[in-house]
Amino acid sequence: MTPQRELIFRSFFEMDKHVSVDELYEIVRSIDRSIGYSTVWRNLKLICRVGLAQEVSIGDGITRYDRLTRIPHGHLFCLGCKKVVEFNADQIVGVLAQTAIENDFTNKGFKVEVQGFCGECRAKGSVDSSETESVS
Amino acid sequence: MTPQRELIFRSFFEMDKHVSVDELYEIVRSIDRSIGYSTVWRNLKLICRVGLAQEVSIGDGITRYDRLTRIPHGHLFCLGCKKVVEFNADQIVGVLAQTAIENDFTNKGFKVEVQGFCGECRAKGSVDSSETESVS
DNA sequence: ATGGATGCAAAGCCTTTGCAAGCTT
DNA sequence: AAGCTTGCAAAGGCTTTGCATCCAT
Repeated sequence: MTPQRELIFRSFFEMDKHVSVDELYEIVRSIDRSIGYSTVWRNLKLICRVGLAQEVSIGDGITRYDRLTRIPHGHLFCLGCKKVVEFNADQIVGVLAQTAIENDFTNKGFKVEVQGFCGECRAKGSVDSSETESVS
Repeated sequence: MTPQRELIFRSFFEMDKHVSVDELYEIVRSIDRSIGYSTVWRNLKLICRVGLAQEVSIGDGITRYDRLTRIPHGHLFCLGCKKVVEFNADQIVGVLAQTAIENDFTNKGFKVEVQGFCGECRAKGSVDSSETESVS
């Protein structure tokens, strides 16, 4: 356990949002100027490998890291301000577990994401009405 | 409507799996040797823009395109062979719609994905037991 | 003729990796 | 001392874009 690692871990687990490597890099950088980008990247990967976080991609090419709690949750993703709101997914987990069994899959994890626009963005009018509704 | 576009569209909608740009490129290439990579890419983007498909990222850095049907579905993603099995998500959609409303979000689309190992991969023993279970 | 579509090649960008140097234990 | 961890820099690999050319209307 090096001081860099400790700083990265502490910073990551104090976040209340999903950070990208860049974001976390900037954060730890503001505390320890000498820390390297790859160190942040590698430690984030490490955290995932040991099961404390999970990579999430929302399609903008940037990988973000979602700290895993023991509480199953899904994500409401605002297409306007990119804000992510988590919601309890207890109800859905049951359905998914059942589905996995029916298809002879083991369930090692899941992702539930709803894309849309939050109230603020709708109020600000930053809603691209050309957005089409989609079901996946 | 150019012949290239027609070929790309036709090929894409005939697929029964999620293709990446490369995959579709190879497919149309086997029919029309002169077609360009960017043309495939741009047309796939176009299909998404008009709401007939959706980009999906499973975290391997490759963007795949999921043809949208009017039937809401989720994906069972095998971590072993990368196979994707779709399942009906009717039950879940209701819960998600409700959740969106509760959080003052408009629902413009969703993604439901379960990661695990399919029966075949478990039989073949290609299951990395170090995989940790995760909830998102 | 004319604006959009295509191909090729080059940029972009984020993610990974190679390596020598520096810590931990 | 021995092995893992860091930093820096370079390499990768997929996604985008610039542009001149071509084609559909």
